[in-house]
Amino acid sequence: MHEAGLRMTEPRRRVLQALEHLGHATPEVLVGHLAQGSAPLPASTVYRNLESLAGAGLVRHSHMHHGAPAYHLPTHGNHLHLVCRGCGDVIEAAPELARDLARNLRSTHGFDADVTHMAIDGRCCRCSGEQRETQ
Amino acid sequence: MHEAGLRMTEPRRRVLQALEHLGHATPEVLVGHLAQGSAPLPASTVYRNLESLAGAGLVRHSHMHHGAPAYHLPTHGNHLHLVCRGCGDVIEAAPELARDLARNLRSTHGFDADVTHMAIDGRCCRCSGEQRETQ
DNA sequence: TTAACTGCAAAAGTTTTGCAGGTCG
DNA sequence: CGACCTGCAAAACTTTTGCAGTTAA
Repeated sequence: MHEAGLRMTEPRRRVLQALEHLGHATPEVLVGHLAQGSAPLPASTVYRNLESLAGAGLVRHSHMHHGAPAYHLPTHGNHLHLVCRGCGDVIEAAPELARDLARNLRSTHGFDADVTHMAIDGRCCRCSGEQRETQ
Repeated sequence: MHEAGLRMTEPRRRVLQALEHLGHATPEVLVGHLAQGSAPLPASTVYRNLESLAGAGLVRHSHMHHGAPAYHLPTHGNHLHLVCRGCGDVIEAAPELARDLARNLRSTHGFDADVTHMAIDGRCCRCSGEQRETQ
């Protein structure tokens, strides 16, 4: 931890704890989560800690929904995120399913893709049979 | 156009025109773009038009960068967006490169993916040789 | 001891909403 | 004429920044 020049403080611990508990969460969700309890954290502390922890590689983020990125612990495991635009559910899928895509992108564009960083939009099995909406 | 119960108005025309000209743009960019000129559009009008036009299927959006979605015309053509986190460049790639991914997701999760809706994060050929940053 | 960190408050930026008036069809 | 739209202003949010005081190492 302090190999990166970071101190272990109580607010920091609580941010990491919240991420461990939630799996992944947007800054907004974390702020809401940590504003409660006997020692509420101000939003600025949450944002600053996400930034410093991300800089040290102690948290990562991926883009799951429309707005802000979702943060998670590195231990949370790599997977693809499938976001259903019918029900909003997030399904976690094995990254191997995107192996061909990554290989294609590398060979055709020389692009080194991080496929676990983004969410794949679509319709889950429960919603794909239903009516068609414009997201 | 008015099959969807929409009227053709001057602000609406200018939003579509701007999208045609820009290819794809975030609301923020559009607001900035349309706030200029002899008949500046207020932000609220731009946002409301993006919403109504998207509802009618006359504009679409995809998630290219961290924040807001990028809007574009349906005629703008389907492609994958490769976003380099080194230089920020957006590369357009053929959607067929993701065919295997889509098939995998359907067979393993019953998930009907829209692979042109999201951006694929990674490093372009020019940046992948260089130093490693935390995005 | 001191550089890093926190809490608070204020600022900045984006998106939404209310409302009175204008206009397309 | 009537429903849809617009412009303006204000509100609601999310995120950033400044600063003085606190604390981990």
